[in-house]
Amino acid sequence: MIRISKKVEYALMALKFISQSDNKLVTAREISDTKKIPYDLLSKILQKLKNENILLSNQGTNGGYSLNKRTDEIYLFNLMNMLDGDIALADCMHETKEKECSLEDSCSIKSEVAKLQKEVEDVFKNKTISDFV
Amino acid sequence: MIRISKKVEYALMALKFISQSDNKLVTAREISDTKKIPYDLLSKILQKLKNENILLSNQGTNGGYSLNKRTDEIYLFNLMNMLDGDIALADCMHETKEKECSLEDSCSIKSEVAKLQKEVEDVFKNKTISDFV
DNA sequence: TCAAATAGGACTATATTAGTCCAAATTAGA
DNA sequence: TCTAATTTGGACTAATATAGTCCTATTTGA
Repeated sequence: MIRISKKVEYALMALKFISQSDNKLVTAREISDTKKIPYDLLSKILQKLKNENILLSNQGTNGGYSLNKRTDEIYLFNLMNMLDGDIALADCMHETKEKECSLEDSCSIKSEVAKLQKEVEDVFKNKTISDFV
Repeated sequence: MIRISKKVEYALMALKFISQSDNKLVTAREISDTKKIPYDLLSKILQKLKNENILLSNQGTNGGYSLNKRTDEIYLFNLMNMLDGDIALADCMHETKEKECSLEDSCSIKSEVAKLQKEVEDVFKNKTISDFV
């Protein structure tokens, strides 16, 4: 199916929320409560975004998260790759071909699927968080 | 994740195969053998395509399938809808909103996701089987 | 030293996708 | 008219991916 995962959905909501909390640190709990996002799942997502340098974090009392990039520097395409792994319309389209396609020899549609993949990627490469704010 | 299902993948291969077998009826077994596609699954797909008037079928000995439309009249977008159900980047994007979104009230990204969905749909609406042949 | 917060591993549950099995109906041809 | 080739289609199982939970450790400000 063609869909955006919950992880990415939640990340978009969280990033938008943080971007609108001018410079104040925002806690996972705040976002979870306001946006009705499962706390533990959201925590994981925020941690990931921190590790990917999208967010800055402060531990401990009064801690929280803040943006480490401008909203127009955060591409949806990259978020999707970070959170869901690389986008591959078919198994043979993974960047690192960890999954060999058993149809390889008989497959007759690969090159066109590759084009398609590029076009879909372009849609996501042309969206940043600023489009959602 | 953003991916094309096996069903659609197999449908593309099968339709391409049939379109290249000039007018001769093609059996599910032939396609399955040549393209290494699980027979039962392929059968289901061909049946579906027949019910959707993409294919014509003849039962019995010497039976098989043939195209009921020109390749440039068969849109990838429609294939995907037939085989996988309607494309919805997020739950709230289903045409028939059978799945209510529990975040509805707190959701702040819906309108932008809708735009995104339209752009992705357009990619698939602009591809037909003739692009794969 | 306590409470608020992030960090992160391990696990479970749910949903989706892929694939299999079986029996029925149809039909051409021997 | 019998048989084999074929489509038809329901019911089921298996595999995989996604979503969500639980628990404990670490950091830090007051």
